[in-house]
Amino acid sequence: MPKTYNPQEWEERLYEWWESQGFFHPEQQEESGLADPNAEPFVIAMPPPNVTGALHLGHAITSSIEDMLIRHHRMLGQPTLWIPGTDHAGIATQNVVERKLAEQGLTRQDLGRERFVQEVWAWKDEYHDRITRQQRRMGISCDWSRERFTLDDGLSNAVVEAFIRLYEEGLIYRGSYLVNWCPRCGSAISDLEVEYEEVKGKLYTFRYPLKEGGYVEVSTTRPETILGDTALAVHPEDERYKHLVGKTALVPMIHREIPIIADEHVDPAFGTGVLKVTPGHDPNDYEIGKRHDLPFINIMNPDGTLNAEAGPYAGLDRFEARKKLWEDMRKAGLVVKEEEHVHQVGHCQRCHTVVEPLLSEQWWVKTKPLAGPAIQVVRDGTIQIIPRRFEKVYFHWMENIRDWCISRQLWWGHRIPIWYGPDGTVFAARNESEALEKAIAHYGEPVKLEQDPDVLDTWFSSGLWPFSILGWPEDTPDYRRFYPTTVLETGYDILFFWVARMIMLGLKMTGKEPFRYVYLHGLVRDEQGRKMSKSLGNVLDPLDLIAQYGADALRFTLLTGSTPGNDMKLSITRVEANRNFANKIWNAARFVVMNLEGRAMALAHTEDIHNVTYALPPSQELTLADRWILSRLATTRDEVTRLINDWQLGEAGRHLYEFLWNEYCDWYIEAAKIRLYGEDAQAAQATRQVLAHVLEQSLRLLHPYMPFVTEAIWRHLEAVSERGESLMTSRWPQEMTGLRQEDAEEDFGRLQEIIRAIRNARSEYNVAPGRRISARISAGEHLPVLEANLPLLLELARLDPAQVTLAESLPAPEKAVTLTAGGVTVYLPLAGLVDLAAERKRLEKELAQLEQQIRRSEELLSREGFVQKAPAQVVQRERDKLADLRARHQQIQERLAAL
RNA sequence: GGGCGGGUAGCUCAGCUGGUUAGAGCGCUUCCCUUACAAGGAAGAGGUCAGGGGUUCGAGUCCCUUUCCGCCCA
Repeated sequence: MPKTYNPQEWEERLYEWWESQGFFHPEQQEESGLADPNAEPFVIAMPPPNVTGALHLGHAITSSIEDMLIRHHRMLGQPTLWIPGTDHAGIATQNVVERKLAEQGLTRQDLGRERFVQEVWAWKDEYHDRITRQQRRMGISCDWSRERFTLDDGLSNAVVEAFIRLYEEGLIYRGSYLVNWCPRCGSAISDLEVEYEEVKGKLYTFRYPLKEGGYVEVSTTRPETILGDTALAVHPEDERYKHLVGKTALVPMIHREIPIIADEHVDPAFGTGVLKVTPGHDPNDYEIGKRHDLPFINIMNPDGTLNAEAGPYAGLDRFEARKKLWEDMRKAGLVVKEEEHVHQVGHCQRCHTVVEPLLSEQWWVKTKPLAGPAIQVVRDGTIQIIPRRFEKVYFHWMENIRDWCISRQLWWGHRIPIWYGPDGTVFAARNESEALEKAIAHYGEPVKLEQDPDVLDTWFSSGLWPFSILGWPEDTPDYRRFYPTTVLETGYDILFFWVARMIMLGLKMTGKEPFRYVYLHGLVRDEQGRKMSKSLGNVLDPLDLIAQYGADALRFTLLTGSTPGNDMKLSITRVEANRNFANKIWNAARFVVMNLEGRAMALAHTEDIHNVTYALPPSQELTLADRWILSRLATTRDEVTRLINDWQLGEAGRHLYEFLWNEYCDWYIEAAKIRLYGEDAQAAQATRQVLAHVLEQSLRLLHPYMPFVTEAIWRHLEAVSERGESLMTSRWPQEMTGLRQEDAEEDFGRLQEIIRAIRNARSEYNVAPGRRISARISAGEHLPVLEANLPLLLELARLDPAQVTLAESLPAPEKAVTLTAGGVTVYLPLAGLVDLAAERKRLEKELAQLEQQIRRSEELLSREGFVQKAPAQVVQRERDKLADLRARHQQIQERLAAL
């Protein structure tokens, strides 16, 4: 094995091998005996990335978490299915292709619908390939044979079926209402697709002429909408304006007569207290218009220019019209003032154009009847949202849900399955011939039908994703077997867009919840906490990071760097540290492999190709260090398993990091060297077995986090890899109750403490690292443990075997450093180095610290409530601690007295 | 305006049933190229857990409150 782990050398190769072996398919898992066909399958529907462009770190975190879960459950022996796919992403994709055309001076109209859609398909093919290549580089073990795209035939069928069913139930309707209109996209968008931002604008105050002469002052932030006013409104209780109610005003510049009305909605404190009412261009005014039966005037064209209703301003862009009208009003003496004014302005999520409320005929989903059951399944725990707090957000949104505008004036997407007869009769049908049949039935003769030109909101098709990808509405074997899915994992930013809609549509269409758990991760931000965006130029490309540090390092960083639902600032130094971690375990493995070379290793569980491992030596051959690391392995296995089950993926990963680095590498390998290089061949072999066993089991635990380096190492464990299938299809380690040994952890901990104390003293006295020193150890009751582990003590503390005295009780030497640690006293003569004055000072400092701790401990134990109310275990621990502190205190006091 | 999250070492973050002396990575100091690893090893410095109040035998952790930052909804 090379000295340094090189991810580049392994990652793509291993991925190809896994894929070619069919490990990602549940069928293979069952055939090979890994998965129990009767076990409940573990299923994830991958959130389909948009085919707009390259993947970013948000996708990388999705990949990391889902793959980790999938690998873990696969190892648990559940048939595991992860279905990948991509989303056609209607507006987003149409926009990028339009931008590309614009570079050649073309518009989509130049190409026509058919050719334009062809262009988008070409784009889709290119980016789809790019995206899936990137995902493979992340190492994701999804079932590519079941990959889907939202515009596939099967999924399109699902979309049509869902539409027709909802339509026939009256849950989809067509109607002309105020919608959010993006003049640039030329389409309606849903409420969710509007992003409100604070904008520094102006509040324009002007004189509204009254028919009978005179004026009333009115304020607005959008003067151009004056042209669409159909009333003025005041609050009914507003004494200032009571006399005006029922009078008539004249729209400035175009002199249309409009009534002055009273409405509770008017805020007397805002502006002048008189509200101009534009029902065709403002949601609140729309409501007022409906209440008072006002005319609805639409002054705007779909492209944001004004139409004939705007009289002299027709043809001008809305913002130009604003300026020109205001100037004209100024000339006419109607302007009172302009003030700076900060207000919320809606922008198109996809192109950031200012959105215009516009009257328009669109298709809608009646959401209230769908929301009820969707609330219920979360409330009763059928679906569990992780972290829990997002349930509140979900409920709030669901309980206040508004109808969903699902038609889009685009070309890229699922065409609405509606045909119109010559007289406008509507035929909803699964395809054109069915529509024709219906038309013939209606008219009694064949007629020419026109299909609705619009397409459906992308989220309508994504809302069907967990079941449409499994074959719904057909009753396919996959649908029967794998639906409902298990976990839906995604970013919290699309809780409403996607998750909520899947729950509503899933329940409605299939009668079942589409998944049992919703795991929401946070957003990945840059090191300063800013959202990554192209315009800021702070986007980190996952592929660059993988190329530099390896996929494992990136995955581990994303998995351990945050907790569910919390945003994460990605720091490169952390990725680097995790790259180092991969290298560290590679080197630990290198050490093990070198020591295994040419040795016949005893194996366990050879009858199961998914569970072959190194056998453990009989317990009488185990040293304290062996028993300790095995106990730590058992504990770590339990902790990691518990944490993963509790969705604390990051914490589980950190446990593995610490176990492998700080325990296995830093202590066990060092301890193992002693027996490995010793005289006793049997002892050396026992050590090899333990070394290899712990490594092999740890690799299994770490594999879901770092699949590549662990699999690469496993392949070097010849005895195991020759008989086993692969690490990725190895079984998750079982509980190892017999290996958990409190006393071993305690005794070894004692040794560690003693060794650390000696090392510390060496360092303080600047003893050369290689130099062997003498020591006198007064071990008390711990003498047997120290005697049994003397070689370890000698080696790790660099003591001189010829100059070490170990006894139950020893007198202190004249000149020596005194250490109290692990319940024993260690005297280091350190010939020539010990300055008695300095030593006295050091001991006095320690004494003071001990006294402080003793006081704290005594105070705690003397409190009435503590002994009575605290758990016995906690009290006992405190008493032991105090006894130890007092013993150390006494030893140091005696030593000081002797000096 | 309503809701949510966050404020822990110089920086980035853990710390999820309240219980040893509050942890990690990076950075910093000292020493070491010791046959797994310098992408490393050993030792160390560094924290009033945002402020205040409360509950409790015991609070970084639970409750109230103030403040600052961020997000979502209206």
